[in-house]
Amino acid sequence: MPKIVDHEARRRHIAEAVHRVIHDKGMESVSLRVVAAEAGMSMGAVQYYVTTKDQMLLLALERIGIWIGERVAAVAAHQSTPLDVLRATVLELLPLDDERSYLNRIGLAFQASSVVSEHQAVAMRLGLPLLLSFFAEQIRAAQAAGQLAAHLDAGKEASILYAFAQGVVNATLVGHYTPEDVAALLDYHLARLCTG
Amino acid sequence: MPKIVDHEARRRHIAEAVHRVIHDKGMESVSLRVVAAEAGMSMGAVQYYVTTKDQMLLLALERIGIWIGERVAAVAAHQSTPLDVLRATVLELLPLDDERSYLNRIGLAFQASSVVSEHQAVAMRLGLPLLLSFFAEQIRAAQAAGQLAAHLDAGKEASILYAFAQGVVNATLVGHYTPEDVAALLDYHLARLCTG
DNA sequence: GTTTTTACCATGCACTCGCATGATAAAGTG
DNA sequence: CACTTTATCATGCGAGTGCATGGTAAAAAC
Repeated sequence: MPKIVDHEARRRHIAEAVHRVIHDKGMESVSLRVVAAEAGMSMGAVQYYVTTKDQMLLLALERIGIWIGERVAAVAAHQSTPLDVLRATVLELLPLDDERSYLNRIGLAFQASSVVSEHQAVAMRLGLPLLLSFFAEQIRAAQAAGQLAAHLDAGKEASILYAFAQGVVNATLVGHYTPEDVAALLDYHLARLCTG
Repeated sequence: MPKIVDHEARRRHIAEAVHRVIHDKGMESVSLRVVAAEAGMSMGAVQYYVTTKDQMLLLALERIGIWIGERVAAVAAHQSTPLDVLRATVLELLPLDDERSYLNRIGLAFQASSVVSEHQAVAMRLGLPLLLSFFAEQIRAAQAAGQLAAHLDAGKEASILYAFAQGVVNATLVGHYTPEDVAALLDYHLARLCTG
């Protein structure tokens, strides 16, 4: 068994175990032992791939970033117009069903955690611009296609759109908004961007 | 010394110690012992006012809600027009200086924590509508005064505005936006609501 | 076939955790 | 005065924490 192990797969496996623990019991319940048990491996095996708890959390955070990027890209690929891409990708970031709630619970936990951990803050600062510039680009494309008002500041609109998505997460997870409420809010906002 | 103790003051004192611990070392560093040390009292004394850790966190969360409410009310009182009130109160919620960053760090930690703790989720669900309805009311007043476009849906605009404020917090605390960036974003968004 | 490397495991250590308990001193009450 | 109540404290307990270490079996290298 040794030597012929896919390290990348192992790391992903550990990261996903961290995700499940965070989702089920919160960030404070994450420990090397608990994660090892969740991953179905011994604590020593986990330590072989990740020497410290900080590294483990960082791994899980990076993996979440990758995952979100993949999901957004996948959804974007199935749309035809820039505005459709924009709407679909923002919806993909919102906690509208179990899977997206799962992602958002973990993301929210890391948002709080990254404020206190410099390593995680760095990862956040690296990932954020990718999504923001993607949004801005789609907005510009939609403007070029005449789907969005030409006078909009694409960069600012992207920031506002992303902030809206993030800001609605907790209220929804906590039960204040229904998924329908959130989707209606997004459409209300997008509609305003069209009329100019 | 016993008997003539102001319970409310003690509770506030403990809650503020919790706030400082969350701000400095994060939610995961909160423990009865650490909070007691931060509050300058023995662990037993803390336990007298708050029997369990959950209760302690809940106390700190409720206190934050009260604090935010007070700050918003105080700022609102010094404005003349509804639109000024709206702008000033949203700015009050953003991490634009040390004191407001302090508040937002703690708030963000509780947003993540409340997803996993039902007690905290209840507190969140109780506090949220207060702010949202306040915003909606100010928007309607601004519309009546001709400061905001009449066709706006006050409820939805309030939700979007608050979501924007919440959503921008992490990115700012992590250093992606400067305070000036955030203020500019808000003004950009508010300006759009005026022109109709 | 010996040696080295890789992947993994069990265990130990010093420490912290939440929580419960029993003692104690000060203040009000009869 | 005795006596109850209030506020506080020190301490103990079992469990869990991050991390380090030494050992081990299997595969690869020579």
